[in-house]
Amino acid sequence: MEYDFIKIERKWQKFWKDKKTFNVVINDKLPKFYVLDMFPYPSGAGLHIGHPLGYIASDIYSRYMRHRGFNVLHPQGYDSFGLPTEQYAILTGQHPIETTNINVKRYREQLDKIGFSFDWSREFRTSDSSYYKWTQWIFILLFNSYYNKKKGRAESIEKLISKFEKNGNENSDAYSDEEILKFDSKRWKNFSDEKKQEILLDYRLAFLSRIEVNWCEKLGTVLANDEIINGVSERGGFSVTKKKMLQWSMRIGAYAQRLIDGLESVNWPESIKEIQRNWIGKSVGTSIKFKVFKSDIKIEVFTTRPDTIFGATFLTIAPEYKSVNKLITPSTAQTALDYIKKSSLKSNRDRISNVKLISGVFTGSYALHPFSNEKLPIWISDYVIGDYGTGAVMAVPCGDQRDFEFAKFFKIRIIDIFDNIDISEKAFTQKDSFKLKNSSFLNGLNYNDSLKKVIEKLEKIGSGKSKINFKLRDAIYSRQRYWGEPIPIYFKNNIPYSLELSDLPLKLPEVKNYLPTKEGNPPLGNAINWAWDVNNRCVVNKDKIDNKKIFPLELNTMPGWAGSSWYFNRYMDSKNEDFFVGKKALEYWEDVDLYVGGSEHATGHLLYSRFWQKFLYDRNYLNKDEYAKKLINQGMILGLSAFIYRIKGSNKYISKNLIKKNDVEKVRVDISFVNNNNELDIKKTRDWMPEFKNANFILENEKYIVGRELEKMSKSKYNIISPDNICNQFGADTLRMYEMFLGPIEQTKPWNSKGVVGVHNFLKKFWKLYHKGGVFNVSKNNPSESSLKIFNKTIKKVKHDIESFSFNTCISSFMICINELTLLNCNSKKILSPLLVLISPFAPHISEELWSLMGNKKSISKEKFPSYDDSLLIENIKNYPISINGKMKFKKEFSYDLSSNEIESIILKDEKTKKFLKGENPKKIIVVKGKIINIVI
RNA sequence: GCUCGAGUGGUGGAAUUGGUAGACACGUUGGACUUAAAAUCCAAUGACCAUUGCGGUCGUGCGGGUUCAAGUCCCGCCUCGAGUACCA
Repeated sequence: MEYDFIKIERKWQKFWKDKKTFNVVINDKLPKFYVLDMFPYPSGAGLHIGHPLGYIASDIYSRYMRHRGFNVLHPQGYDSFGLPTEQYAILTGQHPIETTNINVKRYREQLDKIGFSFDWSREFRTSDSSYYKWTQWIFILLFNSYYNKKKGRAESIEKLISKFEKNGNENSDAYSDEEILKFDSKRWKNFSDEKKQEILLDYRLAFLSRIEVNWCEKLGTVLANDEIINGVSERGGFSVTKKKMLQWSMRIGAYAQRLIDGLESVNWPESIKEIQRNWIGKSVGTSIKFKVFKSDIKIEVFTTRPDTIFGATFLTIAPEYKSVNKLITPSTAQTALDYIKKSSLKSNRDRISNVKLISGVFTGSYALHPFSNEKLPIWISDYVIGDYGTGAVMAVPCGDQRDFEFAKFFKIRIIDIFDNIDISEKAFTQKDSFKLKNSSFLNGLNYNDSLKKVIEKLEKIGSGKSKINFKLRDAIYSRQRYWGEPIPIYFKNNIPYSLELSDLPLKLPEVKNYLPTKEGNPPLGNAINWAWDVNNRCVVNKDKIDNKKIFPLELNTMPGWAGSSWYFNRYMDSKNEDFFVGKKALEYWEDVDLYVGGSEHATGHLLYSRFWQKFLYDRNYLNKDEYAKKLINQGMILGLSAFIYRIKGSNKYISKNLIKKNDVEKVRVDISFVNNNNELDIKKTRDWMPEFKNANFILENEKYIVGRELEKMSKSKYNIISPDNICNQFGADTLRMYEMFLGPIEQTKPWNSKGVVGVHNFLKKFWKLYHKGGVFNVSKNNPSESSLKIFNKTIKKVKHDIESFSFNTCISSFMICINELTLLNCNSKKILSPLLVLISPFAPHISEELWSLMGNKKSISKEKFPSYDDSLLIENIKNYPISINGKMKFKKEFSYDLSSNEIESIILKDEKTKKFLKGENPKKIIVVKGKIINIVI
């Protein structure tokens, strides 16, 4: 009987669907287990072989945990808002909803084909208004919250208002930017409503401000720091410049410390934790205030090395520094302003590529050293970043390499403050092994002592204090795009006001054109019905805005990460219309036990979602302040791209080994035109694209040989391998097993379809084992002791390997087990039935089929995972042959004691050992895996 | 530059965490069955030497060290990958 996987897989996929096998409900009698995948973004290219890698792993774990008796929640949905869908809509004139529908349908078909055990009853898309209603609600909650530094948690903005009414903001515990208008309660009460709202914007966790943003002209939108890679946009690779714009942001900085601390409590890969820590970038230092000579301005700098303060010879401020204009003196104004203008036009990429270029300009002003009162020139340079620290630094050439180079370049004084250390060539940046000199009251002290002393002194004279700085910036939240959640805000006299829960969802309006408007407005500016009627609480035509109760609505939409920052909570109760997640569901499912997804989200989704979780926890809407106990990162699968070589300026393509000295450019071709020997099918290539139609292919040995390179799989690189082909040719079970067999789950690895056969053969062998007097004629005989041993060893190994996500070695164990059982001709039901349960997380279809053929009525998914018999696993030393390490040295040490009886019986059995011992009594026998490795006398 | 991770046969990768390195699979070679091919099954497969015998030597990027014992631990290098980018 043939292993007809197509028939089998269709049958069981239908069965699971009809019986709703994997739909779960709250069951207080069973322990819960929540397994989550990062939900996919349904792009037009469909799934390639790399996407399911993580899904297969999490599916194996889900099925395993079901066998272990857990109530497993394993949901799936779609992250469907975002740039690519919108770009596609602009190109084709289709509505993004249509393309999303088409893409989702295709994704679903592909996912179903692989036999995942998702609970589809909980499916949603982030672009469903029933879902983004709650994304908008969370935004409003953030808008109406501030961060209480003293309590270390977010609170309602109402509490802050009542504090202002009582005490003003003099001693406020609220998190905000440093330089803020100070007021007492009396003054607060006299402020106009609008002024009050303006002030509150400085405290709200979601706030509007005019700030410097990363502007991407080609995409027509601003981008967050994590959406920029190497100075260009992550999507499209377009250039990014700095621009001041009125933007919504999130005060994620308030949570910086807690985002670091929280990492201690979760079982996430150390690499992800490290990336997040670096991104948040905590640094402990001191802030020092410098008075400006003949001015009332003070410049505050942040430094981690206040101990070097007597080496400071100048200050440097960023070109964007807030009071830069007041520092520029008439004599330097022209060159300074030119410099500022020039640096504002630089793109991020230029800034990065010119790191080594020293540039700057003197302001004409001087700052006064807090201790010596010496005049220090104030310079402007773009090596200082405007939005880190205070945007100003005290420059200590002898202790910082950049300051050193800057001072040398502009011939600024360098003071040597390190005793017996040569600083003629470069700065001395170590924090140990030095004693200070030329440093007044710090002379002779080392790093730790001088640090303590200088901070003490600074505090005493009111010129400085300890401070902690973070690299993490506020997260910019506005996107000038159409295909995202509308921000539920309207404007009255340019002051933003939030809608209320009963107003939601604020649905995305119809627009004629998805491109930003001429005036630079986002596409929502094209909507006719996009104004807010305060009285009737509804969206109306914006022509009526002059009416005193009709106000414009926010035109920006939310960024891609908004919808994905809380979706894991929604799955617990996705159909709830009254709240974002019901109380009962939350109490039962609590949090995600296992989260599987790519590490590329380390500084994006995985950070933002932790922030929102903590925020919602603070506001008492959630019970946990970390949402995922364990995280596994699946690695990328690389594809082997194919290249042909065009001789520059011609229509000739030269075979790889003939290139030699020709000046060629590489052109990608679809890998389906290339065979295993790297020969190109020229006919297919000609038919593929017009540019190749009349091309001249220069052959070697009558063949065109392509070049090959490993790259990330993507549609634009024509190197995609679709899981569909593997499923059709070998079956889903083979695909599942092979992807797991490929190597450790976290590793980046190239796809190589040659090995598929091996796994497929294993499944065929597995199928055969059951039919060889197995399934249809199961013997009633007790299994032999050897087969029981093999079987129990396999259970133990499989259990261990699944729990440690070592799926590749787990499959090896299966293969050994099947090979050995085949050899032993084992056909005992006592072994074969539980073996199906054991293997079913990996190959669910074939297992179900054999299970039913063996006459079992229940679906295998409901069966218990077999337990192993410990007594069968213990290996008796005496039953094993003795071997002695030939390189054995007779020394005194011991590492394993045996009773004298045992030693005797071993020695008596073996001639060779006796020869080695020469009649002496061994003191120690080192035994490993039941075999003697070494004997010590 | 800084931070983290990794280097094991022709290939993907094992090694119970210090205990017989190379499991399992791919590939290759030989054999069986076939008129033939495919499929299937069997055997060999780290390198070198000895193969009329059981065998021997060297081997986990390089150089040292600790240990009865090192792929694994320590010190110093080299190479590759990931993250980050003037963070004061």
